Amino acid sequence: MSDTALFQINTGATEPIYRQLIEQARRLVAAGQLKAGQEIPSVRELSAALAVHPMTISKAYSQLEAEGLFERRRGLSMVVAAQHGQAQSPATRAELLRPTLARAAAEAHQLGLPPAQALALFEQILAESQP
Amino acid sequence: MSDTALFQINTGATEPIYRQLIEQARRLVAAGQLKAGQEIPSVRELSAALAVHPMTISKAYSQLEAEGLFERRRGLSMVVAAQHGQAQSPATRAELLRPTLARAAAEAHQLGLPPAQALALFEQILAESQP
Amino acid sequence: MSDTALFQINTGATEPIYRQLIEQARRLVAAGQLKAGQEIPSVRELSAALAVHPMTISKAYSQLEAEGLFERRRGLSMVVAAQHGQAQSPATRAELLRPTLARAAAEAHQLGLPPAQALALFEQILAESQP
Amino acid sequence: MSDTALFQINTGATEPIYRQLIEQARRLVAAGQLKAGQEIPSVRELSAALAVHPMTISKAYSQLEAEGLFERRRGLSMVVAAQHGQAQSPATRAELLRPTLARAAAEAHQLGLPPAQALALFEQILAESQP
DNA sequence: GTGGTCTAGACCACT
DNA sequence: GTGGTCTAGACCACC
Repeated sequence: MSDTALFQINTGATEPIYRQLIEQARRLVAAGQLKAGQEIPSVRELSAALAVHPMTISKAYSQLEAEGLFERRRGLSMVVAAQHGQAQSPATRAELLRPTLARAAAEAHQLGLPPAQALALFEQILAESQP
Repeated sequence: MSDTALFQINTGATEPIYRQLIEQARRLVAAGQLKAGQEIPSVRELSAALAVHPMTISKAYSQLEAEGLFERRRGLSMVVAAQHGQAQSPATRAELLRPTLARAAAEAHQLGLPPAQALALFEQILAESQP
Repeated sequence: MSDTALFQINTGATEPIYRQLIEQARRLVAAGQLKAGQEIPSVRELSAALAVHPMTISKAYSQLEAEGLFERRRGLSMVVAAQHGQAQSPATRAELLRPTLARAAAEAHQLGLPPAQALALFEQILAESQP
Repeated sequence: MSDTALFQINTGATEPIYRQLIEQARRLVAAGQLKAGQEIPSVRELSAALAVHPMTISKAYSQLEAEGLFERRRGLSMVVAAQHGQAQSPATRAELLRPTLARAAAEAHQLGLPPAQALALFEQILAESQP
């Protein structure tokens, strides 16, 4: 059995579930929390754990397989790929964070908030969510 | 003629155009860049400026009218509502930025990035987008 | 000068202003409150009294003229037509009320309200609005 | 398959189709004819049954979802919401009938019809439409 | 199968 | 000129 707790979804969000899963998987692999060769939860397991339709899980896994992050093994559960599934350097991981922060910066600008204030708010939120 | 330049859309994004417009309008009003009583660009104007179908603009405007931010005037352009269309305090505006920053914080955590590094990246992005 | 107070509009309603005016005029003539040959308020007068665009008034008057209820006199204000502008019998006037009551009956049925209750509510509303 | 017969539209009326559907849905839910958790006809089903464009149906459903009466389930039919979709007491349902009756009362007054006559006409119409 | 989004374009209603 | 409504039809996303 694999650790289903690594994946969490928000059914209320507008973002589709399968995409939430894909992006989470990319980050977990980049951070080294999912290591090359490691088994990932089976479609059934994760489907039960998240109360999500199996086909939704399967769609996410298929796309991750297509981009080379996961590998399918006949008759066995999928594993993190050896080639593309390597933990990345901090600098590379930071790049994965850039799009969301760029969006936040654009919103701050439209809200007329000075950069210092936006930065202070981010610091506060990071501190809150840390422990 | 109203200032159509206030509104910008990203056709590549997954977020629907009409929703981009809605959220931009909320921020522009909160920041006081769209003032109570001010005329907003007509559906046809904005449609032409953004190269988007008029109905897409209309859908955004209708929803903003439903939430009380815009007011319809029969046969005339819509205006920012007097009641709900007031500029907000910096603290209130900062709250509108919170959801995106909270998402960024969650992603940073999943990427295993230390808060200091996430903060530094945000500072850099804010500086880049400023001028 | 004519009696502008006979006409009242509700700008908040979804029903267009010009149609509100037309239907009010029909009822006032049918009830004999506007008599054949009587002058009606000029477009300018009524426009000022109701704070409505003159063209809106004019549109209502033109349609009433087209259906023969009003007559235009060159250079003078319009008057209630001699032919079609006659007060009607109570039975005929009641017919003008039928569409709205039929709608109310349909709504009562969809709401699952027994006829007796709908009738009692109507009686109460009539009493309230009488004085 | 859901019961499309609950919804009926009048294409001749000036009231837009999507609004007719919205108001019917509110009444059906208030009357308990549409119960919390119950599936409503799919957009395509109702579109075919009423010979109306799917987008018109969709517009009504979206607005009902926005006011909390319907709930969307990703990829599945919409259902009546558990919270706001409760049947209402007769007194509350009667309140939904009040606006139309108030309009009828105002028209009766303008027609110079005595309340007793208006009431008698309503009673007759209710009896006609009952069976 | 479900609903969502967008386009193209017509027609109407209002001022 | 303004916005509103509807149709026809395409494509997408989700389950």
